Amino acid sequence: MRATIKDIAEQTGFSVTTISLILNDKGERFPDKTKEIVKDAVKKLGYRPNQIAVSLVKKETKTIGLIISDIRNIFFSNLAKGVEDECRKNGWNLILCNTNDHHKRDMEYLRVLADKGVDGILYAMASESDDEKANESIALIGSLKIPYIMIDRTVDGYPCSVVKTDHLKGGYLATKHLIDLGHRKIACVTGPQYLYDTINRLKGYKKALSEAGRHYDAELIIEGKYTIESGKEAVDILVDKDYTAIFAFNDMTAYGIYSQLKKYNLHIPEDVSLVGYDNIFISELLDVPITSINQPIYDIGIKAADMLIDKEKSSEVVEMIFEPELIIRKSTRRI
Amino acid sequence: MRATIKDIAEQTGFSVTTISLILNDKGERFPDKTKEIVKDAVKKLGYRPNQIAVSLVKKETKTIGLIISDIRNIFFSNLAKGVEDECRKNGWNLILCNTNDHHKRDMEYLRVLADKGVDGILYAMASESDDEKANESIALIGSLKIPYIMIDRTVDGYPCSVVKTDHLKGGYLATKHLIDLGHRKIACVTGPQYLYDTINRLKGYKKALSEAGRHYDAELIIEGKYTIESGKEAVDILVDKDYTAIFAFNDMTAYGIYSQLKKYNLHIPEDVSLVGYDNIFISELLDVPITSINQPIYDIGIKAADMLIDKEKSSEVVEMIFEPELIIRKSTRRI
DNA sequence: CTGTTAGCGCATTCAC
DNA sequence: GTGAATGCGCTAACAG
Repeated sequence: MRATIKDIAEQTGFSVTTISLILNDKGERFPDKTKEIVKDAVKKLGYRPNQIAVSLVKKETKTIGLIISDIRNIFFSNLAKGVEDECRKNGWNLILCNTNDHHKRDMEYLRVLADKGVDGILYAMASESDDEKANESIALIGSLKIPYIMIDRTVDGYPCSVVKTDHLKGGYLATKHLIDLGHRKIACVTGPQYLYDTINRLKGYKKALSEAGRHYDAELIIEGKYTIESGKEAVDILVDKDYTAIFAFNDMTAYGIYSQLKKYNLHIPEDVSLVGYDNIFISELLDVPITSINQPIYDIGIKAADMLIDKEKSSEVVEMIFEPELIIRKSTRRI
Repeated sequence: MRATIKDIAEQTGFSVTTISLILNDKGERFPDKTKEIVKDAVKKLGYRPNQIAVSLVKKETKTIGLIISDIRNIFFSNLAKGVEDECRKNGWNLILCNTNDHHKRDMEYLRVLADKGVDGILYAMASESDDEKANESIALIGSLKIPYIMIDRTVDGYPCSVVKTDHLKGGYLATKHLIDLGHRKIACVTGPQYLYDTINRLKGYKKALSEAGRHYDAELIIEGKYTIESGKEAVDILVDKDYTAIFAFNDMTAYGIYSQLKKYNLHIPEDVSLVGYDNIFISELLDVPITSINQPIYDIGIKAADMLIDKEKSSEVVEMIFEPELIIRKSTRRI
């Protein structure tokens, strides 16, 4: 059996209180001799405090819960790595929760994390959540009285901390890049149109166009699903349309486009320029490396965890915005 | 504040025991009326048991700790997803620990997980661990008295449960495939040669060659690092060697090879056939989709978690071997 | 049928 | 300087 503080007390002849005080660095008053005896016994028995008992009395677990849709998504695994690295640095731990984008699981995990007494929650809301569901989630997480930070998406009217990348700017940068290269007929393949990030990237897209004195062409805006498959389908839809460039709202979609264009014998960038979003490392590997918008996800994870761990910070409501960055590769060219 | 069982007791006028019994389905003896009153109060106050307190008395947390090197590695994120899915199915949770392959962090996380009272540990040992360090890790995890399962790598002389893929067979399948296509001069780019999986894939490589009546050529065995960069370097080393095919011991290495061969104006599969390992989804996306060895990682995660969660199973020492599978694509051809 | 008692392992207040 | 007493929130013998 694992040694308890009681074992140390018996072993040394001191009381449990003495042991506890000394081990928690509140034992200035004890003579060095006593401390030494206690510490020797601790080492000898390999004693380590039972953190469950500590948590029960201190009401803190030094644990963060991370709610995301799917850790296999490269965006989230980068985020999780950042969060976990920062946790480890501070002696905290991370509980990982995958919801597969189901609102019901969001709700369940929020409750479970509260039951487990986590000290902070990092919450990337399920993308299936419409306004009503989003409100329900936010109401629940707010009622938990646990510091939390939203990832990327929030709900109007609920002041809460959030870390996000500036999707509008990202959409703008991508589109502006194409415009600067002389493109005028720029198609885009979005994610699900109810998604916060899609909505804002689309705004950025339109803003860049209007700055260039052009109106967007609804025919060239294809709603995708952030999947390879939906990228392929978009190319099929665009086949008889007039365009010279495509802005894919994420890299997976771009890969689908990339692959399907080949089927139509269209070359990148000679026939079509292509910009992706997320800057997944694969984009660099393809035969025609894809220009993409980079989001500093790992850093976001670090920052978010830091805010949750630092008590001062986690009490204030802040909005952290990370700047997206255009990474130019070979898939875009001047026309 | 969160409602406690005491609040329910006061609210209903019953004792804490009664509430506890009823909520834990040990209250057959109570009249329906009592149960109803209790359950109504529970609902009204939104009471949920504090799992920290429950854990303290029951000595179980329904939590699994997963120790891996880096969640950004696709192999591990797939594994983690499997583990977490199975956890959720059973009302368990997952604590994620990234060690960046540092033995010291292995040791620290093992202790921390024990402090947190996890009921099971899934342990993919740091690859930097030499025999001595591996022994140290195993000795520690064994002393914890917590059910655990090793991922892929174990230590001779310590009987413990392990889930692994048959790396020897994987190496064999890849090499045999190339031999069957008529290749005779088959280079391979391994991972670090002290790694368990590299050692066994190499055995498989040699076995296939010897079955074909050929001896391996030491000049064609390049030690890589399982990275894109080391794949590129391998091509540089191989440039003046005589070979018609390359077996890369993982897909990342294969991507490096893929990219670097282009620099030498060598075409896949016309000039060089290429086989990878891991079957990362990217392999399917490249202009020449890469033939690769698939490992059912997600399923391994499911199975491992299942064994840990099921008390019966976690007491016995078993070795679960998952079969690798050759996925033939366009990067290999008959000569 | 229901309540009392004890205890899980630890931190903390207050006496001595 | 040190220890006894109390309690965190809950479960589980044991009484009655």
